[in-house]
Amino acid sequence: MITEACIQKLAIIYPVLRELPAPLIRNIRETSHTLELQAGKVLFDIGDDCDYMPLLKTGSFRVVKPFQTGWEMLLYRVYPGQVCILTATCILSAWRHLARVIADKDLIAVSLPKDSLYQLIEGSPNFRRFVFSNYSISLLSLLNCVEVVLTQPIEQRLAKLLLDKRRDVIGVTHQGLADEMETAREVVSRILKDFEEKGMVKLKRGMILIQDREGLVQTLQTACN
Amino acid sequence: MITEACIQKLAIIYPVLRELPAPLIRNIRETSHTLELQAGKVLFDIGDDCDYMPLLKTGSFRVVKPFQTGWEMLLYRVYPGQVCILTATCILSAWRHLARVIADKDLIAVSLPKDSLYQLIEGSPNFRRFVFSNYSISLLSLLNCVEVVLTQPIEQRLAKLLLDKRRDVIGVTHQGLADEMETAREVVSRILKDFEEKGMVKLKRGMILIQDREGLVQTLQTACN
DNA sequence: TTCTGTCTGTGACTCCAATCACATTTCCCC
DNA sequence: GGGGAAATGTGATTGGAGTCACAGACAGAA
Repeated sequence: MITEACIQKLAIIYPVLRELPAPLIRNIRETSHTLELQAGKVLFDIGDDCDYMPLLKTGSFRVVKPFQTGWEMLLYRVYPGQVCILTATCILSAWRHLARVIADKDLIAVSLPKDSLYQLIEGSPNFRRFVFSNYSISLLSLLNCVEVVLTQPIEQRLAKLLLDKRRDVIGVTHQGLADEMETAREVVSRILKDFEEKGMVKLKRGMILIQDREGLVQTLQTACN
Repeated sequence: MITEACIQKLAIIYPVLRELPAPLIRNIRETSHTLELQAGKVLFDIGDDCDYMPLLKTGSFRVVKPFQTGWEMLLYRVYPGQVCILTATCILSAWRHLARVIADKDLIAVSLPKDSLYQLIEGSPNFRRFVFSNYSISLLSLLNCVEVVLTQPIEQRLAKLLLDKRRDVIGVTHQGLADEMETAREVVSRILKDFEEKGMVKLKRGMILIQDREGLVQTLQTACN
């Protein structure tokens, strides 16, 4: 059970909710509850029953596929206004979860129980369209991730990672970056050093200063033959 | 426009069609047409408009993601009784196609125009469930493909490829296998030679004879530490 | 200040697979 | 049966990235 105000706020983030008939909205209100999770907490793991669908108010989560070798590949991230398509798929086809879903930052979400999701899908063409358009976005992102990991040399992936931070001062250790990219710290250190020699970044302990964003973009575009 | 008999046959392959209300079935009959394609023909390419959904009667097609580097990764295959989720997604969210769809073998399909697919999705809960369960299957296969390419050494991938042929006599050249695995012919030759020395296969020009299936399975299971 | 743990720099080495450069074999067609 | 294309065998080399080992450098606590 969540409050009317809560639903109102949620509908700002998920505009599709505004077009729902009153009974469906009531149903959401009565069956959902609020979910707060700290960064790093696991929402679903592989093989888990999917009994609810999180609708994000703040924060974000990432969906990863753990491999036998131990490391896990980032498939895509989900932000407020989006739904996690793997969770949706698992609920709607009554499978167990195929991936691991982890809170990226502390998050607040409304957790919609699976029966309510069924009813939304059954009852609202708009909601169905909303879910399907999420599929496109996530699948595209997923395919891109695969392409990047499979075809781009590490140097370019690192440049991209830095650019993606969209900040000129990045507080992160080499080890932190290495973890994000599932590689070794030494590899990151060496490439960063190289970037520094080319004047693209400046390195400080636990911190990277972007000096030449354009140069990094260049690095990205160098044909990986 | 397709015949009543054709729909009947299709409904054997896609049982979900049997549960559809009469008007929807009539709609399918009136708007669809038959599609015959030879092996290797492209149904959709990246960026193509998705204006129809193929429902397979015989044959199969594969869905691949071409990368900038030129090679293309197999995402999953679609067989009679299944739908291609990327095509479905693209139609339902009105995007252009995200991948390339290629006839694997000569195929016969019923091509359902996109408006009819909309109506099926809108009009039939069963059909919706059918599509969603296809999502699970294909996404699982897709994630497995990624895992295999990303984490398994080439030797194991080759062993798996041979086992997947499910035949004791495989008519294929080393180059052919190398193409399937996106690697170099020499690499395949060397590994095959190794397999032969271990008595698992016997090599002839243009042909591989499986001698010790169990041995190949062993190869697969060797921890890829 | 000194101590200690974290972070960073660097050379040497290993490994897998790709690539190069040929040699050799096999099969089919004439 | 001979010639030529296709298929296969093989050594040498290269290259990218992971691993190992260890040497500073720095920052905060005591």
